[in-house]
Amino acid sequence: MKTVIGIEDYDHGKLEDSRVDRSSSALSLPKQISNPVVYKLVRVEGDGRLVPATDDEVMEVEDFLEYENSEMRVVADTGQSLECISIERSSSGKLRLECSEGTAEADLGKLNAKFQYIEQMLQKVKQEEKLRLSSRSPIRSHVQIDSQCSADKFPVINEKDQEAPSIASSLNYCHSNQSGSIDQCSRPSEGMIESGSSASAVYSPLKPEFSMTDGEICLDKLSIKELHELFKVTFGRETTVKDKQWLKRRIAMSLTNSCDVSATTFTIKDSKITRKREEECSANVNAAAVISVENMAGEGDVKYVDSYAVEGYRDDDNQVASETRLENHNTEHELGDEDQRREQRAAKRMRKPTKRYIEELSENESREYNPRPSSSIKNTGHSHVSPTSYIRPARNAFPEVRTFVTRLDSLVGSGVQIPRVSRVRRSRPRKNITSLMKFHPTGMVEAAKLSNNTVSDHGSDTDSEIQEKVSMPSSMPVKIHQPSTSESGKEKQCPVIGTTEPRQELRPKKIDPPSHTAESNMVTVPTAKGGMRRKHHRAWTLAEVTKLIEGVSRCGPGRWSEIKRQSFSSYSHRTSVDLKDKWRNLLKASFAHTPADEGMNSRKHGTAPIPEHILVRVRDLAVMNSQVPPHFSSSKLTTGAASVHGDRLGYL
DNA sequence: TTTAGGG
DNA sequence: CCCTAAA
Repeated sequence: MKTVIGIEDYDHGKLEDSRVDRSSSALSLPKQISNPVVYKLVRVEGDGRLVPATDDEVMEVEDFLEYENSEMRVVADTGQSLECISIERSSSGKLRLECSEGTAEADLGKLNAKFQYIEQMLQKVKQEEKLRLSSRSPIRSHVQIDSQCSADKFPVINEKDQEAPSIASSLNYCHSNQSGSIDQCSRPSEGMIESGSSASAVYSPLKPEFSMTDGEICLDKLSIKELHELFKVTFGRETTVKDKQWLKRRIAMSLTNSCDVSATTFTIKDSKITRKREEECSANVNAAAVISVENMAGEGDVKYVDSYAVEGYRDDDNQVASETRLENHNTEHELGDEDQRREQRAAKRMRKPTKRYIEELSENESREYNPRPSSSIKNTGHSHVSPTSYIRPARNAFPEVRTFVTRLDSLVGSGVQIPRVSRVRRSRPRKNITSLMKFHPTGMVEAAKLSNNTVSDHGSDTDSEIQEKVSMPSSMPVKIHQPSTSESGKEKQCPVIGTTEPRQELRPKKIDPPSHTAESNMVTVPTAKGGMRRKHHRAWTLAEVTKLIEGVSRCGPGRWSEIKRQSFSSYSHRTSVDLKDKWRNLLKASFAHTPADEGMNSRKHGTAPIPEHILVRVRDLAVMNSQVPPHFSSSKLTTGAASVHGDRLGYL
């Protein structure tokens, strides 16, 4: 079956073009998902193979499943790709998994394997669960994870609710395209509800059912070895990590689809997930997903849903996070036994993933394109469930410059879109027009002219990256059928989310001094690499030059950063390098310039010449510091020619 | 990051 | 002004 995991990237609402692109790509999804999912029980061998379950095993599980009172929900084919897996935590503090999908009988690939394994796990803890049931408290917590827009779909799910073999828990991966104006993948025309209603509201109808059910997977109960196995099944690779906590977290995250988590309006505090208020949800444009948790009892807490993602979320998005935190606080009051505190402490300790872990994530990511044969045995198009992604919430000072935290890659053929670790380029930002122009209206036009394609593609660097990645599957061993829909080519994946790294200050942070009309002076010049680079030209004002000279006389030439700090701290532009450059020019000018040239130069350039006294001063300083411009001996004629780019010697 | 230089 | 190599 085709599993579509939609990852929302929050708030790209303003990037209209991108939305368009993405939405179009999203269109291809609906058709693929039209058949109910059928789960088959399998046993997962140690080596990762899937072995059909025996009748006995099935019986056993069925028993369990029934016990769990779980159900399979089938989503009508509304044209919306939707898949929901919700994770619920009952009072006993364990995870229940349930999978409801509205997809065809395609292959679940990894996802399937995961669930299957989960079922096994469920069995393992079955006994224990029963015991727990007898004494469990009526109070329970409820966790739901889904994407913001997915909320829209819940109603549908309910309507179409049917009994089907199901997995006994409610793991809700709500993959859906995003909804609402922010939505990148979906669009109104698809007939989906765009209300952006809060997930909790939608979900509420389901609550009664779930709340009373039990049967969760308790990762705590698993041994390291088991965790490893689970990890393996979940991520399709081995892990050598011995850290049990980490393993559990990874797995839990995977199950809860941390991508969604990070992108949501909820926040997790001390291993508690707190739901954001509905108002907040709908109002929060940045969050594309919502995890709602109703923590009604002290007993039920969500332990492993905690994730880096959340952490990152908090780190990066102060606004939302803080808001939520308050609420958390409230919730927190109701919970409060020793146990929890212990857990909280534990959670705190493992907050920040170590580098090693992060690297592992990346490693895993890269491997996804080389799925292991074993995992594809029973599936036509094996799809790897992405490892939990480490999401970095986007938050930018400037609305125009946003960071796309999530990334949605799809494996061609499998139709599976998976959340990915955001790849933040560590090196210099790419300099393609698109990215550079993107946020600069002035340049935009030019950029558009120069490269229509690129612009329309608009995903920015990352998108292109995705494109590259996705197109390469041609080299993959497995035959891939590209479910092409209306559109070809770019439809491959919902270029939805990309990670655009924060741009290095492409915008002045503050208003320039009155005399500058900076933006209007922006010019783009072609680059050797075919790229474009922006050339800002801000004429130096006499005042600036004076300050510069002062600074040089004070600190001496060469201490540009110091001078910058002292005299140009108020000028956001004018970097120390700029100072250095200017000084260089002043120097040249001061030596090359001859009073006799004044008249000529004025006419020639139409700019005010630098007052002689300034030049004299510069010259003096230069002499003092033994600075002699390279060719001060050259004739006056060289003056103009020698001038460096935007800065004519001797002129402001 | 900051400097120094080339372009 | 941009870009880089060095430090």
